[in-house]
Amino acid sequence: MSRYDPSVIEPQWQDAWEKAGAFTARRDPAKPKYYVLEMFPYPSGRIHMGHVRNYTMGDVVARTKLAQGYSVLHPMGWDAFGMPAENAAMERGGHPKDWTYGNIADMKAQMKPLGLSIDWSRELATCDAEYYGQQQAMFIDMMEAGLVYRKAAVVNWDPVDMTVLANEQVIDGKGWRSGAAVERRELTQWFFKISDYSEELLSALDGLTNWPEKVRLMQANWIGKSRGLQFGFQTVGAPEGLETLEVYTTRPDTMMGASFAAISPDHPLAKVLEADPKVAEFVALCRKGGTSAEEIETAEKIGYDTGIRVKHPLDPNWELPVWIANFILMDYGTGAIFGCPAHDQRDFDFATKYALPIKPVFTADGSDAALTEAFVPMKSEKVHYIRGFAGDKVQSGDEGVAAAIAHAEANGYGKGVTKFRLRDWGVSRQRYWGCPIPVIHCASCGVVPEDKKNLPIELPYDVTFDVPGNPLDRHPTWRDCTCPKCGAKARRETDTMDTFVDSSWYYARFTAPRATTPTVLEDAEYWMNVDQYIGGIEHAILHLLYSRFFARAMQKTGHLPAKAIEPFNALFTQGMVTHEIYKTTDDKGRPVYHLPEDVIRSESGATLKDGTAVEVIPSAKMSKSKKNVVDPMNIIASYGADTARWFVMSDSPPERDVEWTASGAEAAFKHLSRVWALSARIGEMPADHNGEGDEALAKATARAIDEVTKGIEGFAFNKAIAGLYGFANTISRANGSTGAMRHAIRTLAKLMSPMTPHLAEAVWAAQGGEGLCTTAPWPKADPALLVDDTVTLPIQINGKRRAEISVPKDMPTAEVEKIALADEAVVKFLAGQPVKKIIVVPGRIINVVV
RNA sequence: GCCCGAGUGGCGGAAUGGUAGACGCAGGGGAUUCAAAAUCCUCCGCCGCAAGGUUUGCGAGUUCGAGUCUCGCCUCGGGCACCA
Repeated sequence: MSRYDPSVIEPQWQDAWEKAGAFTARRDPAKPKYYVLEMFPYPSGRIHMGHVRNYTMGDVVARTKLAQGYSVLHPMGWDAFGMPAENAAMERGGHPKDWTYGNIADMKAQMKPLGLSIDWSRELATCDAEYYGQQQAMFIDMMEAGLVYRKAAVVNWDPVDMTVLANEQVIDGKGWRSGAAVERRELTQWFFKISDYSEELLSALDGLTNWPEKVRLMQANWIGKSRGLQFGFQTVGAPEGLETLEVYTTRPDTMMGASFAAISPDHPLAKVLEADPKVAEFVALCRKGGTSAEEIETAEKIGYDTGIRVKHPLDPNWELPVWIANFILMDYGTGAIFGCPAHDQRDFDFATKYALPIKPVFTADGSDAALTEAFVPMKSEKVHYIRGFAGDKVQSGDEGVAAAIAHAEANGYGKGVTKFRLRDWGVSRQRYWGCPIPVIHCASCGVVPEDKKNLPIELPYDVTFDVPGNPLDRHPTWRDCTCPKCGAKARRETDTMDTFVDSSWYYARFTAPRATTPTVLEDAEYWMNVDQYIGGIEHAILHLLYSRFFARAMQKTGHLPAKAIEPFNALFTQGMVTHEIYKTTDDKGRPVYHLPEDVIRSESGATLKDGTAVEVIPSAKMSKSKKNVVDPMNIIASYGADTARWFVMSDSPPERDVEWTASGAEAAFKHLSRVWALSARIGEMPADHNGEGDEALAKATARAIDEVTKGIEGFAFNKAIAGLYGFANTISRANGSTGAMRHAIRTLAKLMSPMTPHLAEAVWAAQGGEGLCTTAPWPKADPALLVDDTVTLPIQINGKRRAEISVPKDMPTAEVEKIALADEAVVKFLAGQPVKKIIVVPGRIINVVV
């Protein structure tokens, strides 16, 4: 054996795996199956450290399961539709399709050298017509199943470019290219009825015991089930047909603190009132800015008094003014509220601004003093009601709400209802590079699904991006078609689907990626569910919730078996890899981002290579749009894939964010070189060498097997690696017989193989291991070797560590106490004080209380 | 604004409510070398010569015992439905 040279061994072992077909997934009824999946990448063109971290984690799991005797499915694909391809076409010319497939080829070429145990025969890209054609078929099935509909919804509208903008393209309320003030505009759009499953998606979260608690909580809050009161205000002075104003409130117990009613600018009443130019002007003002929740909720609260009044349901002589307010969302509840400034901070701010009354309904102590801010205690907390009308004087908010609902139902002015915050999923995108919605608009038949035999509806290639807007809209012939129902001339839908649709079912497609139906039930039956799904925490809500919905929709339409209703048995959310962001501004004041490799960083700041000063924004999630990505190819070129893999797994716990730094790669390489040298040294030992260390080596081996196996299975890769460092050091210092040393280093190789598979193969082969290390069975620790005969017990006096004793592991408690109290140091510290209590935690600690 | 996390040496981090700082990096000292790199040995939270004291963002609390549990703050990060 010579020097450790990964550039020689890595390609060599990758070839060996390929020849052996080691990673081809096969349906084998004799074996248990294991499906491990990492969230597939967007083909930006370069892999970054986040990818390396993500795919190495999945690979460690996949390789361990393979060794443990499972039939493993570990596929890879490309989430290939989306805006960056169109942006590239606009910025640099070229075609989104060429750009995307070029990027896929580049990224695959960068991933291959990592030595991942991927079954590449199952590769797919969502922009393959083979894939999105099946998605169109499912869209049609979902239409027939009543899971798809059209309605008006607001979008960001750029009035200069005359185009719809994504939230990301709205910066400080302005269009990113035109710089024009963005408006909210209504458009008829396609929706999936995810709200049909609100209750089901919420209650099924309880069964996802192998998901992080955090993700389940985030999803539960997102779905947002609430119990409240819906009732109608009688209006005074409202236009005809609007005699009642329906409102929903989760705090009906605060009804006596009402000081106004407020409606959304998009509320039907507001629309009627828009006939008045002053109202129209105000509503137009409300529509300024983008559609994101952040923008709407942080915008200055503005209101307009309509002059209309409503009668308070508990007192017909009490009238409240009706305002139009920009912070009321039409999407939630009924789009109308009653404002109770005393117990809602937004209402408080609004009432303060417009001099509306602020009357507390309850207080902490029963006093009735003026408030300087809204009093919003936990609903579970007991408070004193001073303007209550139902239930007890002193009760919790929850009790107050329940009593108020009961009161309303008994007196017939309202009823308790359950509402969800979850809105239906708008999937229409007015863009080219996405899956065409397979629907036809016919003058006589209306909206008609395309005939399945015409699928896939492929994107036309001959499009241009020289003007803003959707190229499909202005394509001369693509839109023209015949109605599948009546045969008349008709027009194709030009909206494409949200890319979240593409990623909501790819896990199922991987079980039969070449099928001419979306899935094949026998394959789905065998491979589903995904046993371990791994991806970024940034997908905790949308992608994972949409996927859970899609699995249900696919089951309803016959594309998945019942067992796959929750598609991901276990979820691991890895932390993000973060990096600084480098920004400059172009001549129109718009931000331009720069790759770290194009920036020269110094203590004082940063510049481009031509000397232009660059603004440094603190470390944040690596993202293509911010260009704060790092190229791992440099590390692979210098140190090899095993070093890169070892390094990304070793330092940070996998669920935590890691800030990318260059230090550590060198150290990882040094350690792998040490293992290589150790193997060479053992290889040169004479066959008949005898040492005294065999028993200690056997114990260390058992402990390493135990520690590494537990580390990998518990997703604590950093701890598994700490154990491997320790084991390598132990072997290096051990004086065992040649046979024992060889056995130990073969075990080390096997235990390292999920992280550093190439080095492991080389060591395995050199030490006489049978066959490929990759397919050799995972070692088992002999339990008898894992227990020590004596234990060291620390002795605390009043909780402070003062001494320690060594005793046989199964010594009775009474005897341990006796030895502890007789200990010299303990006697000294006690100084004759009487012992009040002595606590012995067997095998752990002794605490003496005086 | 709303929802969710995280905070432990110079750094990355370890610790079923039971010896805080495993393992690694950086650093100090030494061996080897003509010299250096590499390698090996050794020390390494802070204060202190030592004995000892002190230490897990800040402040309270529960407990024989709290990094871990509870409450209140501070700081940083993620998500907010058209970024993927």
